[in-house]
Amino acid sequence: MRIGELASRAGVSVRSVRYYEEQGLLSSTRSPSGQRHYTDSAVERVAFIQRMYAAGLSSRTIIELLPCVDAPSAENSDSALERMAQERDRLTAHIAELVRTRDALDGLMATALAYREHLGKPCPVGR
Amino acid sequence: MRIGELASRAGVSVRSVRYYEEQGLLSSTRSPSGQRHYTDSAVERVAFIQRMYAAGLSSRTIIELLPCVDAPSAENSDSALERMAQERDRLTAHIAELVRTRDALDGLMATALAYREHLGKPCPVGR
DNA sequence: CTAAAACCTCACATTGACGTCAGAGGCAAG
DNA sequence: CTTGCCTCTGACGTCAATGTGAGGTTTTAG
Repeated sequence: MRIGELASRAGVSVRSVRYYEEQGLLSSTRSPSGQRHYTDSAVERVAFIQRMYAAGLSSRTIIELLPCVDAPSAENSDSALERMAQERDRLTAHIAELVRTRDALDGLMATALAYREHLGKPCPVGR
Repeated sequence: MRIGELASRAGVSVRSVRYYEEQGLLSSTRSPSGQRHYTDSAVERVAFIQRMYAAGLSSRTIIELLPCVDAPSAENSDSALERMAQERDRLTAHIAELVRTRDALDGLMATALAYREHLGKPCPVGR
């Protein structure tokens, strides 16, 4: 398929697909006239990239993981595994922080609600 | 206290503190010569701002919450409550997504580990 | 064959939360 | 008084992912 179809299937912009290639996250074959062509697996690949972006990984970091995704071998899985473990830990910490923040937000909401009900004390800064 | 002390106590840069003021997130009294002075509560305030930033809220959004944090009243808590509920939901969704991504990362790691152990099949793109 | 739609490269613009630098003034200690 | 650190304003730089537009080629549909 060509770039437009890939983009719409994966739900991203054409610009993004070109950017991923520019960053070395995605490869394509070129027609004689220079147009990019992709196989179906590229859709999954783009989805994977999106997921990693959503997790807060940068292009740089995703690149480090790709050798293992593409062609796992004893050599590349060593460093990639380390990297993945590292990112996994970061994610876990991040998730915990977000949960704490959500709790803080809940606390603020509770205070505001209480205030609305019986015009109580000032709402302390969230903790 | 002056800006440098606030910044180091709150663990942010001086630049950030000025930026928060510029965005209307933080206020200061000024000495005759124009230097900013803060009370101890500013430290908590900065911590709160940081927490909200970490939760992915923008300055714009944090501003909408502040009236309720500063001086809760029936009028402002209405809109702020709505906003908080909205952000709370967004946070919940985001957390769920991150958990799914972490699971995907775990899957990749398991595959890579299995590969290392008995040189198995190719590692499929993460799902 | 022709017009529309999709594609190409190149390159500048955008957004947000800052970093950083310049040039000037403020303030406590020796 | 002066040395040195802190602060001020203002403005430009950064980074990452993507938007956007120019100017030109290719593919597709009628």
